[in-house]
Amino acid sequence: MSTTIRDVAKKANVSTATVSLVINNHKRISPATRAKVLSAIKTLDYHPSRSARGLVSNRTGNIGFILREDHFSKSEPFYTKVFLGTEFEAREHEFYVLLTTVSPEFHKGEVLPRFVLERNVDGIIIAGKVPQELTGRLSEYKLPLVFADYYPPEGKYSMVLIDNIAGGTDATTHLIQRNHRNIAFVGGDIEHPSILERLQGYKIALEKANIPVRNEWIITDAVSTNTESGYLSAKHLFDRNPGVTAVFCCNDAMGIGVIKYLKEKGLRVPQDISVIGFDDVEMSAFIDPPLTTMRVPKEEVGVHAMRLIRQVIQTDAKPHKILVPVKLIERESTRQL
Amino acid sequence: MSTTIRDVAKKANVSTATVSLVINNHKRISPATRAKVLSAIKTLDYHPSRSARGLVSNRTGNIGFILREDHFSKSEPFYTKVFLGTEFEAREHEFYVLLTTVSPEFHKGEVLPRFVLERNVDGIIIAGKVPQELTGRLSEYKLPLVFADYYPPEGKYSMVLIDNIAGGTDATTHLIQRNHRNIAFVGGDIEHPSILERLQGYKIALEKANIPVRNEWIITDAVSTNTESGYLSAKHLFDRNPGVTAVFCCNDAMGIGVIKYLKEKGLRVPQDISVIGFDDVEMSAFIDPPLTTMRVPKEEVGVHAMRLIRQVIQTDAKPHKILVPVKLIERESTRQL
DNA sequence: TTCAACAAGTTAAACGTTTAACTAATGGCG
DNA sequence: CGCCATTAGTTAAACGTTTAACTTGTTGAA
Repeated sequence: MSTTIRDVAKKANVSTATVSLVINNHKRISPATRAKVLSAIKTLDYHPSRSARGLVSNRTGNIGFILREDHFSKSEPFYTKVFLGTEFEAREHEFYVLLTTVSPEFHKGEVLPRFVLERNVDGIIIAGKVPQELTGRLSEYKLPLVFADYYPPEGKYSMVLIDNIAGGTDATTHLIQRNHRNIAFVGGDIEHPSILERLQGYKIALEKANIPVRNEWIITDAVSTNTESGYLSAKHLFDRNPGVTAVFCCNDAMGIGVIKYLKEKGLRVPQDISVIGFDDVEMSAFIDPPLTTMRVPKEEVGVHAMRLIRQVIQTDAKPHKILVPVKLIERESTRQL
Repeated sequence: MSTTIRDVAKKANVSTATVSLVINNHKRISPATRAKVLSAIKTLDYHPSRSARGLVSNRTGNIGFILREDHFSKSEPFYTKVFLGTEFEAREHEFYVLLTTVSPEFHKGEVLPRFVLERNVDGIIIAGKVPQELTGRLSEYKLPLVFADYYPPEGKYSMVLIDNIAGGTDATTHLIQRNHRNIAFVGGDIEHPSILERLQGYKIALEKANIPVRNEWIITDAVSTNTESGYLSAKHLFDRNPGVTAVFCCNDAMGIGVIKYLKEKGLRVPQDISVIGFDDVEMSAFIDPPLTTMRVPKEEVGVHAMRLIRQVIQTDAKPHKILVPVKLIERESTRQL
């Protein structure tokens, strides 16, 4: 059928082992034979079969990418980009990414991603919060695991995280510097480490400015962090706290929901209320008013995750943690008081 | 290491061949042995190795997904969803999707996607317009090929297309029914079949309503179809055609650009100018004013593409063409004249 | 009674690599 | 000159499946 390693060996007058060694550029081959083999490879247009390599070497060249289906299904603007980042980095280093989603309530009986069972990946990137049952079961395999934008309570893994604390501090400080004192926090899914950290940053900034933290201004009871939750949380907040002049939202989606609510209530942003988000989702530049936010370099998270997993696979490095910084993008939803 | 087919065979007191036949549920096995084998598989928690299967059967369980990098890189809201659709359908049918992007100017020397060379896919879905050099080279392999939202000039392939002509007609008719007569068309990348067809639909609707088609109201010189092109095309259009009261944009991105230009010019949408888009991108509901548009069921395109390729692989069906209908979503960017 | 047809399973080769263990040749050194 | 190291390459087994060809036993028709 297609050309095999044997054809190349014959053409170059060497054994198949030699060809294999050249392909995997082992040192044991002299420059002369190497050249000879490479030329044979080129003229025959030979490419080794992935399946055959995988079978014998237990290296498939694939990385599994797992996220929750509700983090991908609605074209989630965040993890889509993280995925993209891994794709970019993967391409540069001859890896493929097998993507799979899992249900948010991954329970006992549920079957692991097929690429794990079929030994079809060399490592796994887990993006976003994921059921603990899953990470527990996965850790039983000796597959390298890297977490992106989340990490499980137990175990020591490599991970790449966003510097949410600094981001939360910077966002809040931005409002303080513009003379706001009555600053609320709107979040959801409060068990998520990222959200918690952003809230933590908020508190740090307030304390640093000697502004008391008021719990009634911290709304975190929404289960999700989408636009609708933002809308409802804003309702919740402003119904009983008319004095608030600025809101730090744990992400842009909630920020957009907050703005929607304020508009409906006849309140103007930023004239009456300043709103700042987090993430810098594509849409944020297009809403009215354009949303001031903290830019999270999403693709970079994916790139780093891919690099980490390569490190673990190729050099089995120690678990390692990377903090990706975020940056204030000032648009028109916040103003000087 | 992990359990193999031999372990199962031993446990069930049969040959490995029998186990294999059970796995691939061949008819040649009696219900009794089948049950025996299945139980052994279950208690041993056996899962066949993908690599080994692939090596001998030449079926990898992978589908390649190719698109241009500029159709994916900026989290393109369209093809991302098509990809998602294939992912959904793939999961249901035990396939994985290997995604790769190619450069827009795929030239002679350039190397084909690695999954093709390494025989790592059973078929390929090509989404969106793609360089002809690529499709030509790919067609030399005997891999099943399915096109989504695009098809090459030559060759007969399975494809799933959007009913752009009907969509273009419906969009234009929507404006006509609201008493608009001076309706412009704004498009870009005019060689793309989809764009051409939307333009064609526009003309059909006008003719049906006995409104003359005026070429100076058809702007198609933009190379791309993004927001910026929309902005520039609007400038181009309104600088010399003040009489236009409505614009049909070939997609939402350009529509958003058009609206941006109109706002800057002090023209109100829809009071002064009505704008209708095409695609129904996520963002369209959030801009000001919310964009009236034709909803393209993007995930469905991916789902159909995946189904088609499964058909070709599993039943080697004849090349087949699927037309996906679109639907008017009326928001606030168009009004009765 | 014989024999073809079929049903249910087995045997063994094949798929295309990698790699541990081996060999042969060469060089350096006392 | 003899011996050990080193270098460069080869041999052959192994990886875990699938599948064509074969075997064995049973059925049923002539």
